[in-house]
Amino acid sequence: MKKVIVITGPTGVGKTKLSVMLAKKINGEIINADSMQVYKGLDIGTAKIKEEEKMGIPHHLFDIKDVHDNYTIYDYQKDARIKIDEIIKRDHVPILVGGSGLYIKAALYDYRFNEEEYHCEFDDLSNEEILNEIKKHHDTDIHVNNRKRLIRELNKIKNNSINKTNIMEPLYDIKVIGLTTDREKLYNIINKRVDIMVNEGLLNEVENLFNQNIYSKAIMTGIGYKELYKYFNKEISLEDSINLIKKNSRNFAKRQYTFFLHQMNVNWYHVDFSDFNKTVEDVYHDIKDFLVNK
RNA sequence: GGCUCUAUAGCUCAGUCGGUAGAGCAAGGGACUGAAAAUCCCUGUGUCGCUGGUUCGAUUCCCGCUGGAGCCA
Repeated sequence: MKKVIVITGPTGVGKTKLSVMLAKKINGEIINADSMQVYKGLDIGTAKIKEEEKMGIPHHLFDIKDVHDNYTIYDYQKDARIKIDEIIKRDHVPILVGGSGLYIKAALYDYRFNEEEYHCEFDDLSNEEILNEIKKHHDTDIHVNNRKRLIRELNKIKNNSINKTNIMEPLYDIKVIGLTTDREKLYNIINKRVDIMVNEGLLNEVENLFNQNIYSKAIMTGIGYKELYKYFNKEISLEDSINLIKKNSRNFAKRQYTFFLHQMNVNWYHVDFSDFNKTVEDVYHDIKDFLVNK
């Protein structure tokens, strides 16, 4: 079975750093597993790896889309699987790196999407009506207020698409490395990191996009972008905007944990910030065995 | 130094005509199959500053103390 290594964890723990150091040791190539880093031009705000930090390691699925494009989990599943196969053919080790848990799950597990086009044509129906419509076909635990899910579900019924499968098998032999640290420490890192981003020119990056009048999906959902847009739009002060970025990043990290803890089988490693090499060695030690075993 | 106000959740504050308390924000927990950095759901975490008094019972009333704010000197 094809072996794939995954490095994941909440935003800010050092996934990128670990990935490069590990790739060096095991002849690895890195595949992005971050829903925002696929976009060109979203660099500082997404904490994308810089060219000089790549240390010669091949990096895939970064900067593959324009900010205007709508890249989805469906696209990612296909792209990531292609990259994995290519890397294995080269006799290298594919390493998925990123914090988008569902992207990772969709790429590595037997997650099936419907090939048909996806329609959104229930704008005139209320949530209540959509829910009732769904219930005519089958029971659902989707909450009335979750309009996105409701529309999605009704679309599936109309498209006669397959229902969700409960049993999911991984398509590869996977080892999921999760980097973690104390909640309080993590929040401090996140807060500090936002300040660093601002110092590194986040405002310029976002103002540029704002001045081009770009209101794409990536911009309107990406943390760091949507909040600064409010500032450039004169809805809130710069200080409020930055604090909002920090808060949204913290909340996001928490949601990431919930997903990793309940939806994935993760081997957790506490990051040693005073001696990062030690963390790398710990992970490497376990990875070695994993790669050797048939 | 004198007078007045104030002390309640992590923060800003409300409240109890005496029966151990609640809002906003922050925070915590959870869900997740084509927007996932998204979209939703659930939850109040408290020596009511400290000490004594009155009372069956005090966070609430009273004395004192301490911290904070203001006014007058």
